[in-house]
Amino acid sequence: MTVSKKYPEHKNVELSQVSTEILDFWKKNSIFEKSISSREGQPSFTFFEGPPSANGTPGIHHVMARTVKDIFCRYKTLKGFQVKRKGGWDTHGLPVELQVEKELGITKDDIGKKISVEEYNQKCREAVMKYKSQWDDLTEKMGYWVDLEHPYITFENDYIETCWYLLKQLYEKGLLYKGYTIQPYSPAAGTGLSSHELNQPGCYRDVKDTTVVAQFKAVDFNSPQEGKVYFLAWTTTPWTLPSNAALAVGEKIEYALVKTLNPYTHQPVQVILAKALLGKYFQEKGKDGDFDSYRAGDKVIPWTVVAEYKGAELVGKKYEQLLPYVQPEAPAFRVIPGDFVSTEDGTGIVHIAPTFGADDARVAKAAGIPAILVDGEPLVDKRGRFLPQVQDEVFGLGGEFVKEEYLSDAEKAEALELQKEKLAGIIAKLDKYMSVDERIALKLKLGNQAFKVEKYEHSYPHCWRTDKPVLYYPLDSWFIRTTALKGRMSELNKTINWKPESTGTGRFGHWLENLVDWNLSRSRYWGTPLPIWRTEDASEERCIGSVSELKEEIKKSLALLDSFDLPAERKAQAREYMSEALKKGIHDLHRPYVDYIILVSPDGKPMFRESDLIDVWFDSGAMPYAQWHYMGDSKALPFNGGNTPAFPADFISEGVDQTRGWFFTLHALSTLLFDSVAFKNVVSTGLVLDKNGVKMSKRLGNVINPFETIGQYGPDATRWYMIGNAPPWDNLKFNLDGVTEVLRRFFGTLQNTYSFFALYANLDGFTYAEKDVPLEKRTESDRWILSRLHSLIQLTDKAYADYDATVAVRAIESFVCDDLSNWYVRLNRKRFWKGEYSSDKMAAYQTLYTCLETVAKLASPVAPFYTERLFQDLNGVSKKDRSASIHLADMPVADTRCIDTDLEQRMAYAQQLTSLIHSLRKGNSLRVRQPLSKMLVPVLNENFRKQIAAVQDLILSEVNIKVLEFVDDSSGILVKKVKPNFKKLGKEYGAKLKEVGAIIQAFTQADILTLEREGRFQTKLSDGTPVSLSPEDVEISFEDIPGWLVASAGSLTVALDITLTEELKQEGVARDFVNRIQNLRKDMGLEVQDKIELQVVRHSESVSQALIQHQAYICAEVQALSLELVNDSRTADLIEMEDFQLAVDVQVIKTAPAPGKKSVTKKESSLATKKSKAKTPSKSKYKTASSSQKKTVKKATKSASKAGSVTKKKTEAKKKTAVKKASVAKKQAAKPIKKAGKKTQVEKGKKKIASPVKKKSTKKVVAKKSTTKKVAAKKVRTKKATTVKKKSNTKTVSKKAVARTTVKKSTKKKTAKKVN
RNA sequence: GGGCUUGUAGCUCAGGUGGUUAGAGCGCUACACUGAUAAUGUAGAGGUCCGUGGUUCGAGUCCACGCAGGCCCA
Repeated sequence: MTVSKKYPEHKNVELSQVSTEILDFWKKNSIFEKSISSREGQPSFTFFEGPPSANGTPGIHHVMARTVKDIFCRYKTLKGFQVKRKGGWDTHGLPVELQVEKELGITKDDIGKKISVEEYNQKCREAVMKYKSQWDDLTEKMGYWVDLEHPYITFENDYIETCWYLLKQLYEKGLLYKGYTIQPYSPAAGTGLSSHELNQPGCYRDVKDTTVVAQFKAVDFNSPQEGKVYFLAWTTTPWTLPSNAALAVGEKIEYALVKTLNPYTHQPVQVILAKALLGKYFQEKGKDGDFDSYRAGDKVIPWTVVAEYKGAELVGKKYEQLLPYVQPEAPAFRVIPGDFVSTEDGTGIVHIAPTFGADDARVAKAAGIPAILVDGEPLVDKRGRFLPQVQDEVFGLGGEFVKEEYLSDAEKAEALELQKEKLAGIIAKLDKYMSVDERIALKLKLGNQAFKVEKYEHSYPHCWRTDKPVLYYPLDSWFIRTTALKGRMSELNKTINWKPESTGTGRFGHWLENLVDWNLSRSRYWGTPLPIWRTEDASEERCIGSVSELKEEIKKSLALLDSFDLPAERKAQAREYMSEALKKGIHDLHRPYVDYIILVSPDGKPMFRESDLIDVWFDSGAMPYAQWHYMGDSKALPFNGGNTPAFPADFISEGVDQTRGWFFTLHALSTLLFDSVAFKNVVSTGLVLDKNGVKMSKRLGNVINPFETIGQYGPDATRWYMIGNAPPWDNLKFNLDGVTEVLRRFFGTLQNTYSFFALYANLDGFTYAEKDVPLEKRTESDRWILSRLHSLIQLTDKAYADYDATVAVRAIESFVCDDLSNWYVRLNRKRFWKGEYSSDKMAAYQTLYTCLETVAKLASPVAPFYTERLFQDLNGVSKKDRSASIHLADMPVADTRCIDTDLEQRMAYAQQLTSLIHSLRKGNSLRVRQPLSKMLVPVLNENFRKQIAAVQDLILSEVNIKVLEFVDDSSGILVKKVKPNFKKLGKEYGAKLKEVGAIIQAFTQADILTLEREGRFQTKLSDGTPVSLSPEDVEISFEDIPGWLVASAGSLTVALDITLTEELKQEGVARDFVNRIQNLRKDMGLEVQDKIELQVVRHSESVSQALIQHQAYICAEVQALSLELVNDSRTADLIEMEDFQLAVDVQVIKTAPAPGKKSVTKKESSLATKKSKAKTPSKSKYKTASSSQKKTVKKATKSASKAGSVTKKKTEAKKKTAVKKASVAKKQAAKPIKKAGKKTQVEKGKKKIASPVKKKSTKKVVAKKSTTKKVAAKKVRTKKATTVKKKSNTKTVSKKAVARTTVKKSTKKKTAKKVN
């Protein structure tokens, strides 16, 4: 940035523009690179970037996630760490494939047919980076610092090679195995279906199935009543009942044991089912009915509840196998807990067939229940037929299709003949094929094993290719045995600092406790291939861990290739590819190439690659190692070129939806491979919803475009809003109004404060060249704001260190708005613009400078752009910090010597007292301009008195009161009251507190005095318990003081003397007068240095007195060379005072800086130039780019249309002449006007703006508008505008624009009335 | 159905370890200030702290059971 001795004074600040400029600055000066290189040799802070996928466009939630990442990396940099952050791209996986399929208009089946795998994967490779430029653009624009030049990309060979390396490590540890999992499977098509395929429209169809509520006979069930006990379980797939191995109950669900009769066999039974579902199976009429009188066939079956159990009590109960065709290999047939059990339908007890349900398999495994298998195979084969072992003498089953739909009509007819024969003894005339389900149901009915059989319509998935029902079926897959280290993962998880904690202990912790093995297999094309080669009989296999290892194996295999018993074509393909690979290297580890490779087993048999790809989540979980192409080497951990291992990460952050995604895969792999956590601190961010709390979706059209938002409001405001509004782990209701508010409130205030500083610092030539004014020589308020500042440093540093940026942001915001701007600057304004360049003034500049610069640094992690600008603006002049950028600087360090809690306390008193007095004044219609003589502050102790005394000047000037007096007991006018200190007394007296409280409340003044003087008050409770109270046991405050206006807040009380002496009144008049003249000057468009002469037409004696008395004061304030009382004036303006009017003639004196004037004048004149510069029409404060543009445009057109061809180069002199003329041209005779009567405040307020002067000024407005834009703009923001707006009742969005348009009219109207 | 999470003013949010008058910003109403000025300040109105029970002298805060929203599973 340019070297200058002046602080830049920005006419208008648009954050979006600032950000582009700063971006440019960073680029030109390689600031990001320097932020890393300049920390060489420092301790490193390791950050892992979770790779996004660039096949979709980035959304506003990505801004959120990346802001969080960025903040802490920047913060740690400021704290002196070296923070390398490598960007990355997630490139594999189903979404990419689906997108390509859609674009090409093909399906998975077409791959390898209509399009070669080679071509297909090429398409995927192209598609996956489709939006990379958009992502890079967003990254840059939002100010997310990450290395985009050298990102890791998961499809690159090196990356895949590391994945292979890791897989081999797992393989060698015995943690990689082939097993089965229950998946949707289409027997008709002979293929498994992905969940995506099942979600195709039309897959789920309503079908009517035979369902059975089966009776499972309990073993050794201790019922309070005699008789057999059965568990009732419902199934819509009776064909799975021979595979039943367990029953699942919900542990929290309540169950009932019911005595009743089986509806089919009428045998007495006791059945167990969920209490909530009793009504579904039993009629109310039969409740506690008479069992003896029941006869077979009676409609109402008697029943009675014998006992009740919680699900947990039933767990472990045993029962007899329902259909004992095949025996389990280990003990089974127990009741087990099932987290998925509900009481929505069925019986609240779920039949578990571990081979045919995913839940079933899971809970069975967890409970140690074996599956029912024959030689390791499920009871139904891959074509959908029962194994021969499932053979029933009467009902058949063995070798039959379990679903009717799998049979052709001819097959059904054939089967019917057989059934007629076999079922002759049961069904006389069978005329229709009976499905497997129906026959099983029938068998159970007859055997007293079914409680209810019915047709039931429900939705069931069908294969989209064959239209036949899908079965859930065990299919082969490769797994990582995560369960082996489940305990260790939980243990390590406890050492991770989770933000928020609940995500770690709750969501993630519970998930780890219920972990199942990680299914790695995916039958797709675009992804990391599983590097395992197997012989066809699966007897031998080899896991490949690197490219070089693969090459070695290829060499061996090439030698033996000819001997393999394989088609010549296949061998030729293998030979060609493998020889090529040896010669030129392996160019691509993806399919189809890896599949060309045939390896040889130690026994000399050919081995083929297992066709699976691995889960993309493995890719991202491998990122800590693969991003550096870690291959074990000689190092135990991956390094990133530095001296310390780049593992584990100190910090990561992603959306909470990654809990079971990236967070898990990172954690699992690091635990399995390195027995370590992968990250020490993690912030899981919440969702970004629209402003109504609805998820953003393209369909609803409530999506926020991040580019537009950043472009319009700037990245800083967007980031600040996102972090400050709510903690990032809560969901964020993203409301653009909130961003506007941040813009205005925080950035606007900060910029205003800087502008204020720059304006005067430039005039005084303050460059911070002088030595620091020692703390003890600074004013009370200087030391106060510095104390607050250092408290702020402490707080923000702690918050950042704790990964809680929200706390930091809120504290900074409150400091800037409340402490710095609204209190410090407001109180100290005059120190900046009055007087010589003294040590006191220097102290003020230094203090304000320090605050601004420190705040910039503290806020820089969150708002990197604007704070850079602020830093450059300040530091460009002072050169106090040698860093070239704020992001290369050091985090401010709190100096505890600056922190003075007493001082902070008394300033708080000052603020409270001020507020109380304002409130009193307001309540009594005493404007602040009216000085008052005295205020009283009751004091309890010497310390309090000292505290207040230290800030009393400040209070007095703030509230315009002459004297502050303390009152204590000796004054005799104080009446005290006491309140029990419940917190303290509660601990001591507990239940007796009420009585003690009553005693205290009944204290007399004498009692209070006793307590205060003797430090103790003794009494007894009604039950004789002695009570000894100390002053700390009560809180003392004051009653109202008779004859005074009193207000209090907490223990603070203040009394106000509102008697107005003639003297005070006159001073009030003088101040009012100054105020009116200042307004007039402004209306006339005078600059600060313009001098005037005043002639006031005599009013009452007291007014004349007031003006004469305070003549010096008035003249100084309003830049008047003279103030003269005259008897009459033909050219005077009428001004509205509080309750009367004055006629005043204002003569403007030409402003050539008079020779011999003292330097102050000179300065003031240059100040005025500054000011006038600042008042150019586009003096927009913080506004959105568009709104400010709009406004500027609007103004321009407006003034252009009115101004015609008049250029804005009209001279100041001309302008003033215009004023003068208007003033002279005024024909109003000046006459003191008697007040018409008592006016209300409101009237007064309105009146004030309606003086004839305004009429003139209105004319002037027109005149000026035709001359310059500048004046027009100035005009527009006079008090009138606001007041008229209010009056016109244009509510809410009427905005100033509307008000402005009404200004002229209503003023005129008002004026006219007045004049008449 | 389960796990986690949220519920405080019209809106967005604060409210260590329980303490008797529940706060802020925005918005609204009114007023003030007028050399930071399209800025700012002050005041006012606005609360069943989601509900019901419980523990306690005392519950927005602790416990239980619900209700409603969200996320992730099933």
